[in-house]
This record gives sequence, structure tokens and C-alpha cells, in this order.
Amino acid sequence: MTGPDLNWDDLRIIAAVKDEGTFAGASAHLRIDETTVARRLARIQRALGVRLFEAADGLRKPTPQCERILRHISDMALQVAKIGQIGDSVPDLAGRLRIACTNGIAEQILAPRLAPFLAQHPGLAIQLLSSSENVQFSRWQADIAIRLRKPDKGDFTIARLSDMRLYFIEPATGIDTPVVCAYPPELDQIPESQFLKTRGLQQQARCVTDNIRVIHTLLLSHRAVGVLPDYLCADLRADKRLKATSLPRRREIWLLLQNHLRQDRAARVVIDWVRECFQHKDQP
Amino acid sequence: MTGPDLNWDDLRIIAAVKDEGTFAGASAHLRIDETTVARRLARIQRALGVRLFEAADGLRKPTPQCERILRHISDMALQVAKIGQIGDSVPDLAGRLRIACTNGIAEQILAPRLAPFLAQHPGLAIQLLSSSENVQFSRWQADIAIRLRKPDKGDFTIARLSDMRLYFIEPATGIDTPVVCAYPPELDQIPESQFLKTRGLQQQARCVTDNIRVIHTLLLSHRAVGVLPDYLCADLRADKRLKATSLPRRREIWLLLQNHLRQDRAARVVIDWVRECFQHKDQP
DNA sequence: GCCACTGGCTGCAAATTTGCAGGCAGATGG
DNA sequence: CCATCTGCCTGCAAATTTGCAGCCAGTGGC
Repeated sequence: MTGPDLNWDDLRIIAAVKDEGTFAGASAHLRIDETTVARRLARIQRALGVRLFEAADGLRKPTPQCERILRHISDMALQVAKIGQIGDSVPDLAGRLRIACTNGIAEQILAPRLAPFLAQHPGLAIQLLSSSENVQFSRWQADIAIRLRKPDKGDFTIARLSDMRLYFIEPATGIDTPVVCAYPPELDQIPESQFLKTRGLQQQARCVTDNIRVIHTLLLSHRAVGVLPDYLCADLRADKRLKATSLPRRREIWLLLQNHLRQDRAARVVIDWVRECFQHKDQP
Repeated sequence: MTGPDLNWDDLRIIAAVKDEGTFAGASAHLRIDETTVARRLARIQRALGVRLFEAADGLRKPTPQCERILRHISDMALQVAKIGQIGDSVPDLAGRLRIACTNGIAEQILAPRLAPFLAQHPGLAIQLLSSSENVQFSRWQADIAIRLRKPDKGDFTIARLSDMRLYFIEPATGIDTPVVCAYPPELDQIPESQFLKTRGLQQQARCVTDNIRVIHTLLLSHRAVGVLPDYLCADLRADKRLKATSLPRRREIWLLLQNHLRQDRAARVVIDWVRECFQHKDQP
């Protein structure tokens, strides 16, 4: 019986749980909350009257019936992709969007992938408002903002985008009195500063800046210690004369979007691209 | 771009609007409200960035792009049907359900189709609580109830099921003082009684009953007048010695379901069958 | 012309779905 | 052993979707 209570869209959940092996993995892939994954999977199981997954080795394994269902679902996904191409053949994607974020994120994460993205969408224009200061998002000074701290509620949409690891970098062979690089006092609450404080290093800081590329350069001298986000640490971690220690705490990255742009196709395309940039931030 | 904002289930709306030619038709077919049809169609149009239908001759005509999309949708519907068969191959549909309704509906609409239905579902048992009195649905005396009047809200689910026409039947060649068949005073508010009152016939009633088959038999004598629902009028309307006049007002038919059965597969199967019975109530 | 019917849309309330916070269980590492 | 991390689930609130009532426009019949 496939009555109207069989929600076609729930079928996508089955495929995502199979592909990722966990509800949490499917949640990240589908960009919905994992409780929603669980509930929608339960809903489609009830509708089909079939058990779809067994729990084995901490993973979700599809039942034989589920394997058969998955073959049909992948056929459906092919059809959906073709439908999407029909929509894509309408070349009306245009717009100019202002993205506010830090210098580091703009330079290291977005910029490397911006040219190909704009080539793919000739009607789009992106303005990167990158600085150390928070752009006044509530005053419409930006359309999209990427924040390293969960923002207070406002008349805009907030969504969690990603997170980043932090690394404490120091010379591999300890040297006397390395230069301590620290962040300014107004950033005392960020995990980077907190870590340095617990190490008793914050007061010894001889280089105080919020410019992470400055810190990066100092660390490259092998005479300094400091804390940097993961996207700026690939070369440092590969350097044998440096030691990198992952901090226990991560920093969450949040996305803000003006509410009136929630159904804007250009905005959605740009947001997808931003998410993709963060997904691949560890790859050059 | 077919991101997660393309709701697979919305694709079904496109097909239904194409098939039925109007939102209202799609609404009846899908059994959702027509405003929901309009909104979901608008949503999928936004997601695809494609105009799907033009309005022509009071009907919705698919655009060329929509025609291409519809081909993929019908492929998907085939896959969904196959998925449903996988679920159906699990022969665990069992249960015993009590349906409360009038004698007329039980005998004329449900009973003719009950045997084939039960043969199709060997694990099901149906108890028809048919009488003229309203079973105490709120006291769990029935699982499903079919009512000819919109019920007050209660701790159960109410849904509109169908409606029926009413016919005033009289001898084609007028005779003096035909026997007036009327309904009892406690049913004074139903459209049947109201109509007879406006015709000044209610006080002249010489046969007062709530048994519509009794009225049917009297009308067959060609010496009586009365009002009956459409499902009991096929033969009367075909009788050349009788004249049938459709009443302006219809009677709505409502379905009640105990809330705890809303996700019960057996209950859903039975409800689908009941709907089908009413859909074909004019066919023998 | 008037009336009834049908289809589609708007606004509001009700119903449903989703996200978040917190808790629990299991696995891993120090 | 304890702390941390990860995955999953529950309860509650927020967000979204849906249904209903009412309205408007168009059509057909009297």
C-alpha cells in the first residue's frame, strides 16, 4: 500500500542513513537535525511496514529489504537530478550578495574557491566584507555573515555552518623564551585566549594581534608559540621543526542570513557554496 | 541545483495537477486541501526556478519544461510503487476494526464491497456497527465512525469523507394525496426534513421513519413521495413512472477515527477502502 | 439580470514538523 | 578509574505546514 502517507521525501533519509552509517552522519549530510533524521526514518518505516536498519558495530546496517528499497531510491535520485537539470537550464541565476566574515576565512577558505564558483555562475557577484570587526548585520550591511561565535537572536536566520579545530603550535625542540603570540584583550573569551591563559602564557605575550596571518608568520620562524585555527595550520603541522597540539575545544562557525533572502535562489546557491568551502577547508 | 530544498514529495503535486487539470481536482485526488496544493506547487516552482503551468480555458496546462519534468516524475512514481510492493510483501496486516455508520451506508455502500476487500486482506476483520442511533464514539465503542453531520470536536480525528446528493422522489403523473414519507422529529434539522417542510409536506406525513429502505419501498409503489440519498435512488431515478428532483443542498459525510489508530496500518488500509467505497457509490 | 456553483487565493488558527537542550549509553584514551 | 567524545533519544519550544472560513472572479442556467 503506497497511499498518500508515504512521503516521497522521507525516502531520501533512507539513502542518507545507508550512505553515512549513522543518524548523525546522515544529519550532517542532509543538513537537518539528527532527531529529525530519526523521526523521519521512523515515519517511513511505519508507512512501509518494514524494518530498514539493524544496529551493528555502532553502525546502521540495512536489512535485505532495505537494500532492495535502496535500489529504487537511487533510481529516483537519478530522476531528481535530471529534473534539477531541467530547472538549471534556465539561466536566470543572478544577484549580488555581500558576505561578511573574518580576513582569515575570506582569504583561506572562500577566496581559493571563489573564481571557479563565479565562472560557473556568470550572473552572480560576491562582495566579501572581510575585516576583524563585526559588520553590522542587523543593519543590513551584509546579506550573509559568517560568525565564529553563536550570535544573539535577531531579525535574521541563524544556522550552524561548521566548526574548526584549534592548534597550539610551538617549536619541536623547546627553546628559551619563545615569542608568545596572543590575541587582544577584547578577545579574552575565545578558546584561543583561554587556552593561553591556562598555560600561563597570555601575560607573557610579546606579540598581540587579531591578525592570524601575522601569528602564522611568527610561528614559521620557529621561535614563537601561538594558537591558530586548523585552516591555517596545514603547513605548520607538516613542519618537522614545529609541534602542533590540538586543543580540546573547537570553535563553532555560524551562518547568518537576512530573512528576506531565505527563498532567494542566488542566496541559496551561495550558501551551498559556502558550506562546500568549509567542508573542504582542509584540502588545498 | 537540486539541494535539500527540493522536496521530493512536492513532485507528486505536479503530477496530480497535470492529471486533474485544476488545483481543486488535484486536491481531491491527493486528499489534501486545495490551498495546500497551491502552496506546495508554488514551493516546488521556486525550488526549480521553472514555471510549471499556464492557466488556459479554466484549466492548468503544463509548460513544455513541465512536460519534461513530468516524464521523470512518472518514472519516480513507478519506483515508489515498487517500493510499496516490497513493503506489501510483508504479510503482517492484521486487526479487527469496528466501523459505526447508518444502516443505509452499511448495506448499500460498504457491504457490496466488503467481501472482496476481506478476501484481499485475510488478516483483517471488520465489525459494522450499523444502526440508526449514534454509537458513542467518544466512549471507544467504535474505532471508525461515518457521520452524516459534522461532529463536534472530541478526542478523535475528524476528516471530511464525501458528500451525497438528495433526491425528492414523486410519481411522474401526479396523483391525489400521495403518501408522504417523512423523517422523525428528532431529525428535523437534516436537509431532507427541511426540504419537506418548505414544501408543506412534513405535517402531512403518513409514514414517519428513519429507515430509508422503508421509504424506498413505499416510493417503489408509485404512490408516495419522499426524500432519499443518492445511493438509494439509482433504480428510482431510472423508473419512468417516478420523477426525481435533486435537492439544492447536499449532505456532507464525515469520517471519525480514534487518535491512537492514526498511524495504524490496518486502520489506514480500511479508511482507504471506505473512501473508495464512497467514490464509487454510484456504481453497482 | 440574479443565483448557484466552481476554482483559486488570503488570513488566521490548528496541527505537524523540526530544532535545541539535556540526558543516557557506549567507546576510547589518559 | 575518570574525562571526553560520539551517537541516539526525550521533552519542550519554535518554526513551518496545513486546513478552514471567507472572499473574489468566472461560468452556466433560469
